[in-house]
Amino acid sequence: MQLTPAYKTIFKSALEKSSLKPTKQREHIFSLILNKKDHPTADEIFTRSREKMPSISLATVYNCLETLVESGLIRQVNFERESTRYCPNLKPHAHFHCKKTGSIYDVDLPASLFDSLKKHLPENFQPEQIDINFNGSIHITKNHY
Amino acid sequence: MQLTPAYKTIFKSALEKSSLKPTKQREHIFSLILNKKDHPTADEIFTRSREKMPSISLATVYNCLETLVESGLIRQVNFERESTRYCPNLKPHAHFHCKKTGSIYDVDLPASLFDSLKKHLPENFQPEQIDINFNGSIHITKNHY
DNA sequence: AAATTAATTTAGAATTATTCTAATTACACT
DNA sequence: AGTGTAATTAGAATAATTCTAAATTAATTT
Repeated sequence: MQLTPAYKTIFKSALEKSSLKPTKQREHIFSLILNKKDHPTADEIFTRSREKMPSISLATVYNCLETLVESGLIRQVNFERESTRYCPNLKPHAHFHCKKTGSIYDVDLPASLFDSLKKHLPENFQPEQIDINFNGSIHITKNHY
Repeated sequence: MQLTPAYKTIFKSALEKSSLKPTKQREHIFSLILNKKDHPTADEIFTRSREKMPSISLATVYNCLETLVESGLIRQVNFERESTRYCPNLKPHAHFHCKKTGSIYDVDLPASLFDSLKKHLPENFQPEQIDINFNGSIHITKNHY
């Protein structure tokens, strides 16, 4: 659970751009999210982070997640009223939420699709973020013998 | 704050399809949402509904909203961690959330756009609902003299 | 029409994710 | 080393929603 040198640089400069400090806790949480790309909740991140950093507090986890989101290193994902989840994938993509299993999948989308979405906004509407969430279920594909 | 006869029919048959009863409370709440298309929260609906129906309880408002959503008469809209909002617009559309004013706007979208979104899903992913949320701000359009 | 049953409403308690508060700690800079 | 600022921490507070159990309403059967 270590950041690669490349990510360490990204991490530091992203935080410093917002004049935030690259602390142990922030780095630890960032590396956890990067290394297990499964959209964890704050509470799951709290549990995982205590394995290597037993003294970390839940408030700190929330604080760190907030700063990581602010500085653009991770994204938030919200489904209905469930706990907020966090995602290190910064490419343009949507999320699919399976209501049977509760799991969340990234769905890559071409940037052009986001562009055509934006074209439907009135001129003076300036979007900063576009969230696209699919809700549904995942079927077993039929086998063809 | 009365349902037109046409809507009354829609209301009744939608509920009966899920074997739910078209009660006074459900009808009252449905008519409130239909008549003021401003994406109110449960609490706002609670306040408004008490004007004409002072004995209604907050739990009932939540219950009614749930049944109305279930039976497809209204839609839920969620923005980040804010209170759930409710929307009577059943046409294909997205939502724009202005982070300055907090207001929410419907953004009509062609059904074809939803279709092309679906094309990016793996075959066995079956979406039941697609939520598209823009977050941003609304600018004053420059005046041209 | 009275009795029975099932669904709905109601008030208030409980839950849960998140935010807030105030005290402590860590770190950069003189 | 001493000062100042930001970050972390534990625990309390908040707020939206859900749950629970009792009361009411409506529908159905006798």
